[in-house]
Amino acid sequence: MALSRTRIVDAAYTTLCEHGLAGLSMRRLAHDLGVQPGALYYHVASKQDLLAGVAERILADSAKLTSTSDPARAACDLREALLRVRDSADVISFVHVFRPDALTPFHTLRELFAARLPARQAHRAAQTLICYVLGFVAEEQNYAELVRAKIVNDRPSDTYSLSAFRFGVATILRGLST
Amino acid sequence: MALSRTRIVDAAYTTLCEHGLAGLSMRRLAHDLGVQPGALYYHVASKQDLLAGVAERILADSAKLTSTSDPARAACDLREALLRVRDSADVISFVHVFRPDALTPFHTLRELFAARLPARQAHRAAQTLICYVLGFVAEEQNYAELVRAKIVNDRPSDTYSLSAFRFGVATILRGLST
DNA sequence: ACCTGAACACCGTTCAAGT
DNA sequence: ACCTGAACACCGTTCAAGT
Repeated sequence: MALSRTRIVDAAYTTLCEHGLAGLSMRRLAHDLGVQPGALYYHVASKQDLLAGVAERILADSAKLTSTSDPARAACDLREALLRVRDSADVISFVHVFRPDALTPFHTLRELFAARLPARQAHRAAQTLICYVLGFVAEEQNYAELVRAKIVNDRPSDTYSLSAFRFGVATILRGLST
Repeated sequence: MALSRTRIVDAAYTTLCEHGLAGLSMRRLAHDLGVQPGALYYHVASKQDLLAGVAERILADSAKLTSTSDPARAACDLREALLRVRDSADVISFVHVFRPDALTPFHTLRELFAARLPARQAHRAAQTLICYVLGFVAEEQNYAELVRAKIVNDRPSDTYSLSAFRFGVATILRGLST
């Protein structure tokens, strides 16, 4: 089968799930696709460009789920979508500044707040919630990577859990509605 | 002058400030110190170990400033300390899960909330605020790197500013005090 | 104890040349 | 148009050997 941007992004997505960001190299990707490293650059401008494609793919899954009008639920859905892919928060956090409008959940969230707040505040409300979600999940995933690498042993701490996550989401939403 | 862990951490700190995380390699560090790459590994276990040392150093500066009892001010101080060093949020976010107790500001913030909340909630309150701060500054710094690399041009957007940051901090603190 | 020299197994990216 | 082959300029880490 011929190479294409879509096929490369698909392969990168799979490799990210299975081996994490540290295991995702252009050379490995080329090898898995049975092609020379240089061939990738005919379809993809750079590794960063490729990661932008992967980020869109990760969030595309969550976009289907997040057809709710409850911001708390949207935040939890987003977290779940991120947790399905290793190191995804790092990837998304980068792409979010690179292409702020390409990532649908952020757009969705902003519109959700726009129903109850003036435009400027809705933007900031969405930004606050997103920074929290990405900050939380980034740490959660960093921790998971350390456990996987057995650098740290899996104390069943309550620090990174759904309820810990919800506490923050509830706090922010409470702060917004006052 | 003889090599030592402290000298290596100092050099790494300087290089991080000047060239960012992408420009911080063990080989470059060795070159700057006038030594062979292998020599570093006599004083430092790995690059991750070195970054942990750098993270402590970054936050040591902020610890001096953060002798306040106002959480909002503490959050702003922390952000300012982070903004002084390129890519510091990424470095800290990693070390925070690696050695959660080694980073004094988080400890300080938790004690600050403990004065007004039960222990469990104080812990979660501090975690919420910290995730937001790290999430916000991580994006802010990612954006700054993209501007520096001229991948994106510096639209004077209000997205990453002190007032945008404060909006989130105020929201979270309001949510906590209800 | 502390460092060198040299190697091992990798990276991202470019680009002439082939088909 | 699409890909190969080969190179360029790098990585982190290890380890025998020297001083």
